[in-house]
Amino acid sequence: MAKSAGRKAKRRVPLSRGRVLRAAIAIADKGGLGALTMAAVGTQLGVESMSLYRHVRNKDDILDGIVDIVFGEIALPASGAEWKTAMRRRAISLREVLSRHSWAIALMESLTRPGPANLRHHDSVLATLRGAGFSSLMATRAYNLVNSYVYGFALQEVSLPVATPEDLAETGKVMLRQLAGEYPHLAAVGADLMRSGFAYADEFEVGLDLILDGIERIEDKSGSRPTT
Amino acid sequence: MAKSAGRKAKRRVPLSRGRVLRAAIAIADKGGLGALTMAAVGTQLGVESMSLYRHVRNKDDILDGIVDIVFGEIALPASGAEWKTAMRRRAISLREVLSRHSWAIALMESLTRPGPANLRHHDSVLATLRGAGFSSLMATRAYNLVNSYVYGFALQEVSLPVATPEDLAETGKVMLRQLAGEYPHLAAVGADLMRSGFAYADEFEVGLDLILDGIERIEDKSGSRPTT
DNA sequence: CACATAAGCTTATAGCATAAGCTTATCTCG
DNA sequence: CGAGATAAGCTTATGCTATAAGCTTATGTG
Repeated sequence: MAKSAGRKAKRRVPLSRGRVLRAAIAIADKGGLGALTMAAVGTQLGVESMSLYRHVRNKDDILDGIVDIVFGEIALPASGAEWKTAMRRRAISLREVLSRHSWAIALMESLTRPGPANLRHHDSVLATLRGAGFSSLMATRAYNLVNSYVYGFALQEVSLPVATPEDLAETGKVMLRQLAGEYPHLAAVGADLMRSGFAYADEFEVGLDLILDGIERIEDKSGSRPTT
Repeated sequence: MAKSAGRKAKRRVPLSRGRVLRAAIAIADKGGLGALTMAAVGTQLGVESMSLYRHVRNKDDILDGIVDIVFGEIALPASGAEWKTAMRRRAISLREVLSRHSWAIALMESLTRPGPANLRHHDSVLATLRGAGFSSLMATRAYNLVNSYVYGFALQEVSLPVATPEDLAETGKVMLRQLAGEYPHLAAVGADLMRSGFAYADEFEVGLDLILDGIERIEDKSGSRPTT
């Protein structure tokens, strides 16, 4: 009965920072940030909460870590592509990622120290824009404008209970009767939207294209090259 | 020594929901959401934390309450004004309010049940847009687009440590040396921005006007009336 | 001035992050 | 093979957090 390698079931897979972070993401995806406790992460990994501290500094370290993993999931703009297409794809990917991990939006706020995936992402986007002839100022503007829109859209999407027509119908029916008196315009618009099967989620690309067109217009005017 | 009215100092001002909420806002403004505990609110009011429960249901009730107060601080669009001016002013006001109470951004997310100030605000904005000839769909799009931008901008503003040129300079100097190797485009853009005294905060209106112009263009094309 | 009731307080509990120190598993070298 | 070293995980304890339950004090009214 040697204590060597062949002991099967007893052999436990060691923890690691990566395993801890992945478990944390799974928990947050399922139950939101509120469910993300050290104890829960421990349980998920079959381990006591205190054991986690061998692999992460503290809970903030976990939060920083999972935000950076989320950043890593955002598709980087393909290096050869035309800027507008590239930015469009990236924005759509960012939005998908944020809706897959909706807790991440709340964490952005506290993200004063960007992680490596975040920095790499910035670098790649700025490279695309500069490569397309944007000045540093214009590239920054374009990047920030699109980001603001995507973050804000995602933020509203999780907070509104009206993302899909079904939600809207559900919420609406109950509310509209009560609201019609005090908030007539809100009630009227709500009723119109319900009638036409409005889907909040589908509006994302409408706004995105409006913004991208606006950027294009300014960029053309400021002229990377005179005429042609 | 009657116990009637004239006793001065001993006479304590009774608590109230309003006093509790105002104290909570003061605490959050000063120390962020993390500082907002029942004990802290109690201390602020010279009272034990448990006494607060006579006036608010629980902490969530406080959070809902302070978010709605914040909504109440946003300037409603003036009823007579042209839609673009009105929306512009409202967006600027919203942004001011969010930067005054930056903790509110994080609370939006959980705001499934809008309070009265929130609803009144929606109603007023939609009234302005419908009054300007926007369809329900277009009004909703315009409103959401602007809101997404403002929320997203505010979210980034609190998270970035580079709101003012001074911040940028401070953060930048330390970072750029380290970053230049791994993230050359980011470093280069950062350096350019520093040189030109870039102020993130000043970019808000640039993006806002781009969005408002875009909305105007779509609205003109879809045509509230044929020619003229 | 006695009682009703509103306002605030005390005590107790359960969940949270985490410091300090202990135990057990695993590896390395003789 | 086996003893010491080290990595990995566990136990215990502390000080916050929200909040339930019940008690005490202040205020006002007949």
